[in-house]
Amino acid sequence: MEEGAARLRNMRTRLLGLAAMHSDRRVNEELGRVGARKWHFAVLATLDEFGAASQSRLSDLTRVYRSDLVAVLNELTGRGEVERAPDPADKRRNLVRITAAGRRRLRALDKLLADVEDEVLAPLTGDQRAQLSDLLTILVDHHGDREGLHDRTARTHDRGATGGDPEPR
Amino acid sequence: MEEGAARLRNMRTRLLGLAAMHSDRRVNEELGRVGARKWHFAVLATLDEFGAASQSRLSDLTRVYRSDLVAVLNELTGRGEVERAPDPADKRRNLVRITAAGRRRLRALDKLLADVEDEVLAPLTGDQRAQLSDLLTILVDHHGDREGLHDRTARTHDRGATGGDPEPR
DNA sequence: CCCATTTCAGGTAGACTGACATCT
DNA sequence: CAGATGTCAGTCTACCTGAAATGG
Repeated sequence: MEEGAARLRNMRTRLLGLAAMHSDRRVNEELGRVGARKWHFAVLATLDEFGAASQSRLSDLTRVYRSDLVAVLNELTGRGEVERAPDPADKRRNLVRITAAGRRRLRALDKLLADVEDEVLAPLTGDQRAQLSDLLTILVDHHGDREGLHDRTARTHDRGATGGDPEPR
Repeated sequence: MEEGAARLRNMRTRLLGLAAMHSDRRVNEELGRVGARKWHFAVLATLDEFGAASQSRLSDLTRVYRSDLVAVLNELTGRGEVERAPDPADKRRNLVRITAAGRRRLRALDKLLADVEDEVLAPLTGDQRAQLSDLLTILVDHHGDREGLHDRTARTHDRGATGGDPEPR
């Protein structure tokens, strides 16, 4: 397939989009093969690191919309990979925590995603991968938080959650 | 908004996705402000550089699906920015060409997109922008063509188009 | 009363598939 | 006949908005 106009080829916003599309496609393909999706991994990884969290905080940490998170949690609880229970300290909230099965699942997905990443970055040397990480990190840190996600103007969280918090790190 | 788990932050496939999402959002916002979308620009830029082309070839060059291209061309012809006429040499084809109004439009979008790109890449130095371009170009060239886009296995085009082809480059 | 939280009901755009009629 | 081309009709997913119900 012929490659397009120079004006298009050199647009960095387009390059970004094309590279991300390919990367995303591969990630989704491989996750789909084992019946998972990106958000499943994001939620499990976040709960594993942060301990129990309310859905609102999970939404912030994973960048999944609160409304969409509901369905993701339904699926994960259906498989017994997370538990969702009302927070006794604040009855508006649910406390979500990862289960043992969830941790096993997480390790499997972790491996799988490392492989995909390796395949996607195959044409880059180790140094180049580090460069790419640095550059992308600068970009996402810059526009950073307070991006789309709800309207919330400079939120502060009160670190809720009575239960969890293993390794406060 | 708190930033998430280390496992997530350091996933390069996720960094790519987040950076691209922000870039795309800004591009679409600004294009939307003047009633355009990404594909409009892609089509106009391609026609400007390559001269008249069939829809099938346009699809290859812009990576817009043949089926979706139909609607884009309907909009552009509605505005008089491109013309679509049957190819006398091959009656299956339409020959699409850019009009004077289309070129004016293209120049305006060009300027607008350069500004957006500049804003998106603001936190990077000139050297870093060049690095990023290089790295991303390696990535998209590698998985490169023959990506999703239809099923076509290794197509070859017969450079159709009786009319156009200014500056054969 | 105002605000936070979970949930549901939607809306849009883009990637993608399949089928069909027409023509080579 | 196989294959290319333009078109239409859909699916599916991610992103995003709004509002209702409950509780602080």
